[in-house]
Amino acid sequence: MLIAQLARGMRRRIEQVVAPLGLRPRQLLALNQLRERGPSAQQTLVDLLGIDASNLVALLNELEDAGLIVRRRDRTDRRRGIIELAEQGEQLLDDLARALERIDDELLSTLTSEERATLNALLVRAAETGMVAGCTEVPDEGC
Amino acid sequence: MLIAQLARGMRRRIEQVVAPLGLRPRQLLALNQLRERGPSAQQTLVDLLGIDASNLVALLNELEDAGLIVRRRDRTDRRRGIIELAEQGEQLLDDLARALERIDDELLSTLTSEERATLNALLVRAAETGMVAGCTEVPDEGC
DNA sequence: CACAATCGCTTGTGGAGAATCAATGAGTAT
DNA sequence: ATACTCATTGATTCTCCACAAGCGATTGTG
Repeated sequence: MLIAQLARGMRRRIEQVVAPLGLRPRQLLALNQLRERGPSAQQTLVDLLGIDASNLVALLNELEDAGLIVRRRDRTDRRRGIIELAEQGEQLLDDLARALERIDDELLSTLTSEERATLNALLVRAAETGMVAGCTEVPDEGC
Repeated sequence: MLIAQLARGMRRRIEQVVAPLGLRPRQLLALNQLRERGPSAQQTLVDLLGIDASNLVALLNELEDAGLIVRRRDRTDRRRGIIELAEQGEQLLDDLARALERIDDELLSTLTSEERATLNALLVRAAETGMVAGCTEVPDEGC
């Protein structure tokens, strides 16, 4: 409940930073996943982001047009699309990281650095269990 | 950044619980604000929720039809609408609190009760500063 | 090898929710 | 009397999401 409200404020702030780049938060999330997990199959991203496959296509199209990602094809199974972070994409993420850090500084200014660290750690664990719990509606997936 | 992702999962879960009641998350947020701040002017809610006035009208219409709020008129300035939580609304919030608690239990199952307490405290403080920081774009408001 | 079934991506479509904007009516302030 | 505020309506637009149908590539079976 609290998180919902906090998230709303967060979204607004993030959009302010991301919008000038012509990116939507969604796409930023995708790029982030790519950096963390390396080149990934397209369907992996579908599961990861929890969006429809058809929707992901449009999303990737824009990222590709912007030169932030590269679409490849799996040599061993050419049905599969492999999405890779382009150099330009990595650089953009680095730049963005700094901007987002400033937002964090602003929002969490009343917290000590120690408090911030524990907050972050707790959120990580909550997010992990949250991802798993969110899959109860689709029991056929591995999750 | 993390919060954005976590929030996404949260929204999905919350909607699952709230939807059966015919309520959208937005409206729940409005009811919550009403409980915390007592009867409020309609424009106050506009600022608080950060949505357009015209949108708020439709939102309140549904809440009023459902008997969850009561629309009054400020005696000293009859342009102003005063929104009040109806008894039925309070009861619904109580019921909902229990349901949301179950979600929290699920999502935060890997956290000890102590960790949960600190997490909550930290989020409260972050949300407070976040609300203030979110108003930089509208400097004319009191905030 | 040939055929059918399947998989992964793509395209197109339609609907729900929400944001934005202009205009109106009632009320207040100067 | 005029200008301004608040709530409301209406129209328009946009994003997001889910479903159906398609095409190419791959796998399994006879």
